[in-house]
Amino acid sequence: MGSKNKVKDGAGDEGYADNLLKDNDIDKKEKKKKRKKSAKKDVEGAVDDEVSNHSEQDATVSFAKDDVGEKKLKKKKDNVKSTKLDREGAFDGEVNGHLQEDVTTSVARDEDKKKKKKKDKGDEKTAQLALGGIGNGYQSNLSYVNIETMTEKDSGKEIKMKKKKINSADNHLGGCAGEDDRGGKEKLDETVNGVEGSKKSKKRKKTADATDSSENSKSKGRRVSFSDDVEVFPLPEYLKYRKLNSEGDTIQGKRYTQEEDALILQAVDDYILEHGMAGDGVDRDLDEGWKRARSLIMNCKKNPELKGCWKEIARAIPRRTIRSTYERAHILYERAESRKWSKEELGTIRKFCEEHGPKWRLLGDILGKSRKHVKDAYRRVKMATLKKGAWSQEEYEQLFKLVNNDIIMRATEEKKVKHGMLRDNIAWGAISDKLQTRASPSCSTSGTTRYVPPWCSKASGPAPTTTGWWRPCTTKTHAALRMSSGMLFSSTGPETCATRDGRRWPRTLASIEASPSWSRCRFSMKGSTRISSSP
DNA sequence: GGATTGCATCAGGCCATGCA
DNA sequence: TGCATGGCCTGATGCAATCC
Repeated sequence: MGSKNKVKDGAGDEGYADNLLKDNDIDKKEKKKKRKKSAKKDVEGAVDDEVSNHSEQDATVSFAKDDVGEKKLKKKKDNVKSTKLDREGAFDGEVNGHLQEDVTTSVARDEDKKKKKKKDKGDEKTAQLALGGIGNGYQSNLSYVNIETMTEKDSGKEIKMKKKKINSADNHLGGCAGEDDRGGKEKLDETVNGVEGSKKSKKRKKTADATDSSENSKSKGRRVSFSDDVEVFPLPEYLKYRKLNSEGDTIQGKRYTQEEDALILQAVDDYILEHGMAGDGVDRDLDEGWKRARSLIMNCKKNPELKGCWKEIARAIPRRTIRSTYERAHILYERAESRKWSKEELGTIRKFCEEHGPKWRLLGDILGKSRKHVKDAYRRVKMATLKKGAWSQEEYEQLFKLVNNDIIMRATEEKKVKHGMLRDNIAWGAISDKLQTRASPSCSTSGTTRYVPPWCSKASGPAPTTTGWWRPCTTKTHAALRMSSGMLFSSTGPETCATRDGRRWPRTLASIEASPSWSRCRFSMKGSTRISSSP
């Protein structure tokens, strides 16, 4: 598909385009093969590289912005009072423009921003307004969702859309991906012909019919579409900066490696040895003295003489906080050998909770499991009554409303966000409660994958963190929301996105423009405040 | 038939709060 | 102040459906 190629080119850019030019004389089949091969090879690396390196045209602008951003970040560290002003700058600093943004638009937008910045610098109040303005500028192009099961008829429409999209892509990208897009067009034509006259159509129809007939069956060709009713809401809340990690180098949000686990276990044993807490048992895992000593450390509060032991133990684990080390140690020592839950165990949990309430520590001791695992097992038990499988149209609509409302609420009032770990800064837990039929992970996944262009998920980049200042902009939803207001390219570019669905990124990327949401977002990127309605 | 995608599950990290 | 606990959210991955 042209889009696929374009994406890759956008990222892999010139090299790829050059190759295509060189291949001019090769017959189409060979060309196609080559492209396919090259695409596969390049998609992972090239896209990332390209996104980070950018096309040259964009580079001038975005790198300049990066510089500004970095400087501002430094300033921010030095001067907390200038936070509000820095917010804008830092966001710009995140900027790593986007391939698909045409240069003209980008430059124009940047100029506007510069002007705006200049203006804002003099007046903090203005800066605040500007932030609000950003929110208001987020003309949410998302509205209620209609799910269409694709039939042959529909696929015809989609083809039209694709053609339109590619034409628009030509205009959009200008010379940037011209050659490649031509390749894309060829491929599209093939696709069109292929679909229209395909022998497979019967098969597809059959499948589609089967899909239609069963509500529970998976959503074949299911597409999210948008109505003409567009609700506009600001999104200032998540623009808030989170505290920069004062510990700088500390690892947060990343799983413990086997090495780190080993370090913790070793550190605990070292502590026991140094303080003469155990006997001379040869086998530390079997020796009662060692077991007792470890147990004492795990319950150090009951043993005043062990006060501060975790401070000492945690010193052995670089880049982890005391708390983090402490919690990880508890998991390591308390988790059951068997990670699977039997029906009996789940039954026990349910019964226990009904009788005694959430005494996870006690229950964990009884079952020989970690309190956290017990707690989550109970959550799953509760979730078992919820629906599974394909989402209905009503559920999608309800979910979308709830997400919308959540954002609106956040925009209009200071909502207490305890953890700073809300996915996309949206309270999926609360939404799940309101929706009643789906668990929060399901809402979250469905919400972020269905209402958001897939390219926003990214495979590489810095490790995800829950406290990094950039985090609010690293997720798909945010990126999409920003994109819907034309702000995407001044926020985190894909190259700085954290991995959310990383393993699928190369594949996802390859199908970017096949996504209806993508086309809509692109449409809105061009400055429109409305989204085209479903075809 | 391999590739892609959606969904569900399991595991665990971080936070706020309570308590001694 | 340091530990203990519950709450909430994220990451990784397997399976099955669907696509190409």
